[in-house]
Amino acid sequence: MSAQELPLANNQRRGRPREFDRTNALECAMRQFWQHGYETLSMADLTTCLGINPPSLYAAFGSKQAFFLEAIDHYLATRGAYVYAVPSDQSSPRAMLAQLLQRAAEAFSDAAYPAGCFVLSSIATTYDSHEIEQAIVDRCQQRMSKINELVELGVQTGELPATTNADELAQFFICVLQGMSLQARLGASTNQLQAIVANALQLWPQTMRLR
Amino acid sequence: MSAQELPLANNQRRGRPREFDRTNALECAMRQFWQHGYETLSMADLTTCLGINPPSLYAAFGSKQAFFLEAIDHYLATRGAYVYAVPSDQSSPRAMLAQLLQRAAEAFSDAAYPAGCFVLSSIATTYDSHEIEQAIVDRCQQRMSKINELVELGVQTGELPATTNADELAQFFICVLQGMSLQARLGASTNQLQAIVANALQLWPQTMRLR
DNA sequence: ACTATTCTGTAATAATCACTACATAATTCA
DNA sequence: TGAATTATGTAGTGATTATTACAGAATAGT
Repeated sequence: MSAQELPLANNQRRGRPREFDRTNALECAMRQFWQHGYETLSMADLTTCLGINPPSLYAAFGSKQAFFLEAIDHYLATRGAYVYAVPSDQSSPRAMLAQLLQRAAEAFSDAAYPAGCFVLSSIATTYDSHEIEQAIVDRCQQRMSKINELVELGVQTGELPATTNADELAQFFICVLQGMSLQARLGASTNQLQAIVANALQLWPQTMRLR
Repeated sequence: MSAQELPLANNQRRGRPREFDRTNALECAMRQFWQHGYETLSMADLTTCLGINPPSLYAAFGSKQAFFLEAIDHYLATRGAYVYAVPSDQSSPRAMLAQLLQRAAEAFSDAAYPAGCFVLSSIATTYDSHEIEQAIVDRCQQRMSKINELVELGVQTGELPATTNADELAQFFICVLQGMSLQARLGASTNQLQAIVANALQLWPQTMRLR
């Protein structure tokens, strides 16, 4: 879809070769946007941070909007993929949801990265442009639909009673996940986030019967 | 503390009288900041929205930061006071928390105001200035401490078992409340938010015994 | 060597940012 | 009436915003 890069290898392309690593720049920009937010972070901040000049940045990424969205996609493909990865083994739906939430609790408070989830933090902020806001919301909802699938799967397998309102329960877990991301940004520790997860998971009891 | 206004009545003050209503302007600015966020909303937007010129605005409110903080305080004193008001009658701590959350569910999705909670949305965004960020976090934490009090009161009255970790449980409810504010901004209906509240409240069962 | 192509650095673009200098108008107090 | 005080409207301030024009440098293909 978004073919920013030609399919040719770098050493087979004509013209002067790029002097910086594109993926490196994307990783650095991701962290900067993640920490400071879209509106707060300026392109001047980025050029000084990356050590390259504006024309090089614009030639490689197009515009600030496109750069930000590519940084979001880079997050989803790397760090975000780890956070929300669900094992495809024979685990129960509840165990998969539990692992997802616990991974998030660890990742959101990982000092090696900015606190919280990049995508969830991004949808919490406001934007001048409406299209970029919609693009982020779309990516977020697609990502969160994984939780809907897990809850529905729990109902199908009988792990949750047939009377369960799957949409409502899924929305509850998504709500908690969003809150966790913000708690992390406010300084919550891994233990505190795990406690929130443990509390939330009580709404999906390990025993078959509810109430 | 912040004496922006002299204690004199308006018609007893010397000099040319102000031609706009200060409280009206504050109310309008609150809604604008609430909807668009601090960094996204410009002072030029505000002057055109209020129909007054920059010097009048700066003479009345000082700076953008001060204006925003005063808008936050205006929210806390008016709309926010309603949202988080807890009846001081003889209700049980659980009933008071339930009412707080249900009121929030209604208010966050009230079409008469921007969606979500102004303060909670504000702490979710990033700021250029560190001091304004801290000011908002302080106001938010002071506001949220009400939930801590209710949970601790529940433990004291025996409504919750003595083994309850009050801090953890309170942080869980705060997390849910924050998530609700964002869900509202993403378009969640009153019914959907009430369903989240109903789910969250299951962690504080109405019966005496847990589990 | 020559052309085409692509990147890099310098320096600038118009637009917008928060904010204000200044003269004038409208009020209170004497 | 006149002095003091405060608000208003016009028109600007310098700084910062995202973005780019342009000339030169470095590569590939011929």
